Order: sequence, then C-alpha cells, then structure tokens
Amino acid sequence: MSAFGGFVRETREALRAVDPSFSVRQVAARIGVQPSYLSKVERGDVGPPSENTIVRLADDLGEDPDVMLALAGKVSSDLLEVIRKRPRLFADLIRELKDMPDRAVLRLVREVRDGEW
Amino acid sequence: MSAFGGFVRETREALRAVDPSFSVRQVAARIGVQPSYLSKVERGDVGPPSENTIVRLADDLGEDPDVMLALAGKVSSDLLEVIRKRPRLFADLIRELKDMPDRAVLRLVREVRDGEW
DNA sequence: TAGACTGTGTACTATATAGTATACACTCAG
DNA sequence: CTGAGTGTATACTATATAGTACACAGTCTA
Repeated sequence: MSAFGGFVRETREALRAVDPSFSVRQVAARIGVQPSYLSKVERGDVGPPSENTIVRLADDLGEDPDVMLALAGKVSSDLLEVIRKRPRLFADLIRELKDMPDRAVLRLVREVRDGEW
Repeated sequence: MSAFGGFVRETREALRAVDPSFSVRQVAARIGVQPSYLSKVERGDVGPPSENTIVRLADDLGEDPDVMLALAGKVSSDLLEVIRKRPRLFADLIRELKDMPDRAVLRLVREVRDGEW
C-alpha cells in the first residue's frame, strides 16, 4: 500500500461513511477512469496516476492537489514552469530554504504576500 | 534544433575551438554515451537526455546544471524533493514569487543567506 | 596514401507510464 | 431470489523515455 494509495483509500472511505456516492465506482466515473484502475491505485498495485488524474481526484475528494501530488512523488507542472523560467534564481532560493523551519518559510511567504518590502 | 540541443552544440563548439578534446566523440566518451546519441541530442533529433546524463554533460562543459536541466524542460530532482517534503509551504511561496522581478527574488535569497531576519 | 580522426544515418531495444476492457464474486435491499 | 450495487482479478495496449550498436562517408596529417 503506497503512501498515495493509502491516502486515497482512507480519504474516500471516510467520505463514503457519510455519502454513499464515494464508492470506487462512482468516484472513478466522476474523475474519468475505470473502477478497476482506481482500485489498483488505492492498493498500490500500480504506480500513481498522471498529474491530471491526480488533480481531478483531489478535486473530487476535496483535498489539496499539491499535497496529493507530493504523496505521488510529483510536483505540479505550473510550479516546475516557474522554476524552469528562472532556474538559477529559484534553485538558489529553494536550496537556501531547504533546511529552514516551517515558520521561517511561512514568514517569508507572508512577507511577500503582504508586500512588506 | 531544440533549445537544449542548440545550446549544447554551441557550447561544445566554442570549447572545441580552443581544445580539440571537445569533439562529439570525446565528450560522449567522457560522459558515458554513444557519440551518435550525443550527435542526435545536439541536433534535436531525439528528446533531451536523462537528468543524470545532463548533469554529467553540464559538468564536462563547465555549465550550470540547473540551467541546462531547465533548457531540457526539467527541474533537478533534489529541488523536487525539497518541494515534495513540504508541498503546501513551497507551493505557496513559489506561486507568490511567480511574477516578482528577478531583483526581488534575489533580495530574498540574500536575506535568507545572510540571516537578516 | 594509410591511419586516425571527424560527425552522422539506420535499426533496434528495454523499461516505464498510464491507463482500458471485461469478467468475476460478493452483499444487501425489496 | 433477483437485481443493483460493491470491490477486484486478469489480460492487454499505446506512447514515451533513454538510450545502444554498428556502419558509413568525409577530412586531415604525417
């Protein structure tokens, strides 16, 4: 049971407990894959789905797509594009922040967002 | 001629003008691929090589691996790992910085590096 | 003019990615 | 006791990735 698969199964089962439309079949139908495939994904029988499929799944389950992509060992392609456009700048920044505590990075995010600079 | 291939060819040719050991054959031998493959890569006849091969090539050519990976449409796997470990934090930060001018991001990098906070 | 280079064309390959399609056994409400 | 719904096993596939192996024609130089 992969980290990704386990997360999907638990999240979906929790939703199913209060809403029967969160069966494997119905979720699969909504996100546009075969039920057997979603079943295999949940049990880690196959690798995680593509980015698009993960995003549709995250949307259906009400979960954060970036977190679900991370569980699948991926990074959203829009973030990759930002880095690819200015690789030196962002590579330096990310490596610099690699070992910083969450609160330090969070403070940086807020500073940038609030334009305090 | 892809962006990546063109860059490799021009960089290698420039080096070859002053050092004959920068022929297709000899570079290919040093980085561990077939000469015909490197030739095809340079002409964009095939897609860009794997991350490992790009890094060895960047090393041999004395170029920045992050820049060469970016030209190949890729992002270094060590950066991906940083993001994957704290996806919410880094996704927010990167999206926040997406449209910021270079100097603003650079200032941030320096602030973090110099511990001015 | 032979030998040692140069780059490149052609053909092939192994592995991964991202699924589909169909059929099967089980459960549970009416 | 049936029929609608549940999850899953099995078999198959199309495309991409990341190259290898070998042969070939041209050039340069000693």
